[in-house]
Amino acid sequence: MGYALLGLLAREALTGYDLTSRVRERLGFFWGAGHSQIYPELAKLEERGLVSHRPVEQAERPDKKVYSITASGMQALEAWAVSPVPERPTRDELVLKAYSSWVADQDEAAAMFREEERRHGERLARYEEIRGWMEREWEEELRDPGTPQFATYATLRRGLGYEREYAEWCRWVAERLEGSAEG
Amino acid sequence: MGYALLGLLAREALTGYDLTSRVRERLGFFWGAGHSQIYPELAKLEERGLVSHRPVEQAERPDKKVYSITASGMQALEAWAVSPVPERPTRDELVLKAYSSWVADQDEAAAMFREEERRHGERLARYEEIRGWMEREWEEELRDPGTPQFATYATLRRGLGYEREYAEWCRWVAERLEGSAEG
DNA sequence: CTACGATATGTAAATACTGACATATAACAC
DNA sequence: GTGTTATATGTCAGTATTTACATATCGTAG
Repeated sequence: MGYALLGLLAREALTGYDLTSRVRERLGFFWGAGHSQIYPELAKLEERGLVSHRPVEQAERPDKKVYSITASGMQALEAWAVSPVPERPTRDELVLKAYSSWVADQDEAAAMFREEERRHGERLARYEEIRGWMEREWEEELRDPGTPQFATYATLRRGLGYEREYAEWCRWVAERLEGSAEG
Repeated sequence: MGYALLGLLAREALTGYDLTSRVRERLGFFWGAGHSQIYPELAKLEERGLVSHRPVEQAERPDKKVYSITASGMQALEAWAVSPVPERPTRDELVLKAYSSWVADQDEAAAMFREEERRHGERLARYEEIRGWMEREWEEELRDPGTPQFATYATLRRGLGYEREYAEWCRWVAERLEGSAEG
């Protein structure tokens, strides 16, 4: 959905290139898209009048297009933000692997779950750092849920809870696979 | 991925119709696919020699095709089950909405999060019931991580933790949106 | 002087996925 | 009688997504 892009453009005007990095860094833990998806999506949003762009010439670099959200785009975002989310299953390949772990080599399976535990633990640590920074830096803004800072913090809290729970589950599975006799 | 289908067929031989309902019921909380995806996928798996089917004629119903996993399919499943999962972002529309919640009407946003809290709480209750049933019924098998019962139980535990965490997060967001003055 | 990474924007091909279209029978409820 | 649900299998169109191709400049590290 292009609403991810609108959500970023509602905060600041950005180029397609900037949007690509923002999606990777900021929305990374709950959304993803490459630039090959973003540029066509921007064109579509512009066709629908939800964003507009202004060309910026640069001396020693390729010219760029700075996109801004329009009033109509802001309205669309407001409406979308409170519309009920369609029930869609969470695709998770690791859980699918857990479902078939009984056919596999148990040591190898255990190693895979340990590796995932480590990965999610790492992310958790990174999020905890960001959280500390936000709580110090945005102390005032976080008291008001009408600020973009609060919204960012809310998504971070989701990431925090998600990674913590995920890492714990991986540990639980790995422990059991390790404790078994069969290799 | 067709590995979801292989994972189900590794447990028992099934028709495309059965697979469709199994995917909905059993894999529902971490995978999803309609029958329009399953029938072509079965054909592809058969082409690659990972499954085979046997036609079964029925008197008063349309004939059916019962699919079984082949030895080669079982090998592929074993290899896949311990191969590292590619890092792919978890797509979550509600978290995306939270990210843009600051532009929206706060009461409406709060109501949406309350509704989601209810939905995830409901699922959590359903999973808790299933968990109770499994722990009673499969007491012995759950001690051995080499059984399909253990694998099913492991995926259920993931669903349990996921829904509990999700519902709590929704409540946290809703509480803050409700506590604010602006409507 | 060569390779790589950051900046900057696109297209093309292939795969994956959703939703609608399409058909056929039997059982059961209203 | 009529409508719905369950059984049973498919296709098709459109959208979404990923991966690779394609180009161009500047700065920096080797």
